[in-house]
Amino acid sequence: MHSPKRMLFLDLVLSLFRLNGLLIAEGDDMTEALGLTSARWKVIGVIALANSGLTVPGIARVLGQSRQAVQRITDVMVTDGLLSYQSNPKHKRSVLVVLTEEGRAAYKDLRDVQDPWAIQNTEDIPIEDLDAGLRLVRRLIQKFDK
Amino acid sequence: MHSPKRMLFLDLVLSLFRLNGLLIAEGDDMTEALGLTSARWKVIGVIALANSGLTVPGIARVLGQSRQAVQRITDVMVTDGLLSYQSNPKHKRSVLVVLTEEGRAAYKDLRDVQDPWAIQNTEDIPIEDLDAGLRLVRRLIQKFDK
DNA sequence: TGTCAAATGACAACATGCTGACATAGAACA
DNA sequence: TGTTCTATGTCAGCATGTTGTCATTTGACA
Repeated sequence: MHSPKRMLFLDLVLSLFRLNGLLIAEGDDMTEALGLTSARWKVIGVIALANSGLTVPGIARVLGQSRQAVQRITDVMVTDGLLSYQSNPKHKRSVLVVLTEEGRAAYKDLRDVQDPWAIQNTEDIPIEDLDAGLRLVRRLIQKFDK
Repeated sequence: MHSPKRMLFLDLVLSLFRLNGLLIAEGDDMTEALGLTSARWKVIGVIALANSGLTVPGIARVLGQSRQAVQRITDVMVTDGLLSYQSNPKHKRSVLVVLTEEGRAAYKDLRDVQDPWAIQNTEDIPIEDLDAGLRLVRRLIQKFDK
């Protein structure tokens, strides 16, 4: 029973794996000169977009990763001066992660390379296609994120 | 300049990272009972779908990964009896990777859990949406795969 | 044919992710 | 209040991926 829908879906999944790898490589290349890596700009991006303070497990929940993985990255970024830990009035142990001055500068640099990259790579793609793709991806995320 | 297209694209990229993680987790859960992992069924799938023999760097090219990463996986899978190396008439050093009887059985088991999974998770998604999504993903892959 | 660039195997170092386990802080509730 | 479940920090082990390096084999080409 080679349902075309099933084949299509499996093909989509394999292609998503491939695209994921390519996007990470793109991101790493793009931010290499900034001293960032994909793992780091993911964290910087989440913090920069959050108005209020975020804890390490909070960042992990946004990214859909384990808190331990995020903790390791943030520890190194604090050592490197991009982030700092701020005492959390709501929790004695779980501190808030905030951008330092250097971290905010890194986010600005990130935007400066990321925005042209995004614009350039969507030049020939209709916005409706992007929108439909995002909706499909979100639908699948919701299906698997339990 | 907050071009909506740019925001849409960056949102799509972050969502793809998230979906990628969820799909790998799904795959690992699904194949846990079979003694497989995501890295392994990717390799098995590529070999099973290739009619002719594939070398390690050949598998890596299909998956878009480094040959070293694939080599490590295949070495372990040979030890575990899922794969075997076969002398390559076209190359003195670069052997062909083939499925053993056990490997073919694993592929069958894989299909037995993967197919219902694929069918179930696309029940409520129109085939046109899947097709459009796959075309978008392929378009992006082509853009970044240089 | 001879030479040289590309492909491959092998090994090492490292980054990034996961899970498990354990102790402690916070939150919910009888 | 006291108890119990959940969330969090921390440490450890492991899987999977990357890049770099070096020697060897292929293959292209002057």
